Amino acid sequence: MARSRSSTPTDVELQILRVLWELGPSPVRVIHKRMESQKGTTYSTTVKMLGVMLQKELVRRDESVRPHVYRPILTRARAGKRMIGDLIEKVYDGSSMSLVLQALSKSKATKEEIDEVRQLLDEMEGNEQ
Amino acid sequence: MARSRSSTPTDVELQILRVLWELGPSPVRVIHKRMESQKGTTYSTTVKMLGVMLQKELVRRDESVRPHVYRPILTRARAGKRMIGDLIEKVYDGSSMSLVLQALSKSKATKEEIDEVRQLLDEMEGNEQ
DNA sequence: TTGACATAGCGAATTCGTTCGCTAACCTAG
DNA sequence: CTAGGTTAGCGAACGAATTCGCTATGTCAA
Repeated sequence: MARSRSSTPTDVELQILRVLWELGPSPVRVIHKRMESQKGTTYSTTVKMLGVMLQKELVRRDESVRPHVYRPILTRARAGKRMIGDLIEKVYDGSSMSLVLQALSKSKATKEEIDEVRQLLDEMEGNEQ
Repeated sequence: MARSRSSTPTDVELQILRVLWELGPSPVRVIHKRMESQKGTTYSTTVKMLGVMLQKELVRRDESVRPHVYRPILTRARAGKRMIGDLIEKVYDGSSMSLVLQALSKSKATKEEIDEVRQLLDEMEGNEQ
């Protein structure tokens, strides 16, 4: 048990995690409602996937209550970081700035967001040697 | 034939594309050398993958010369864009700036690169309503 | 208590990506 | 021309992710 500490979540796993990130701890029934409307899969499938994710320690579950309640262990930020890292490695050969530029160029940002990025850049420059 | 115009390249496909992006048009033998040192797979596997990628129109090949020469159809920029879009969709629910901030925070950038980003931000602001 | 419905779990089937062995086609030095 | 090495391709096998049917288990209203 407890597989794949390092590898990134699969598609369906991510889809379920997204539900959990948005709704917080939830019982299968609720998670399933989303999955059903998004992909038309059965309740059975959702239960199974949650079981798999439990194995992989992507989620935890509270069995003390009766419809068991699942909560994400992997946070959105952590998942994002890992996947971005992967992407940078796999297509930009390690250059994270290439990815940033690419992502920015396809982004529709508000003034506030742009300023936020500027601020981050200033901080980075400060810590530069 | 000609599958998956929209879906993103698989891992091995990406690995091969990276070789092609770096070396430019190459014969199997050369591509294979890289694959072999990176993952120890056989020549046969490389040929097969290239065949698959030909089918999917990820690469084109020149059969007029004898060791056939493969060249990428999908560019690095295009692949990156597609995969970033996917990632933004799958983990950030569509918010590209979340990804930019995340990527920046894990990035070690030079002053030049930071300035480049600043410049892009200025342009974006210009086109803003 | 028990019948009826909700919840959980198992094992098999399917699909997709990846791998390779083996054969076929090709090329070139002698 | 032909043997020996190189290059191309096919089909089978394998593993991982996803799906579901069916069974088992739990809950609760009557």
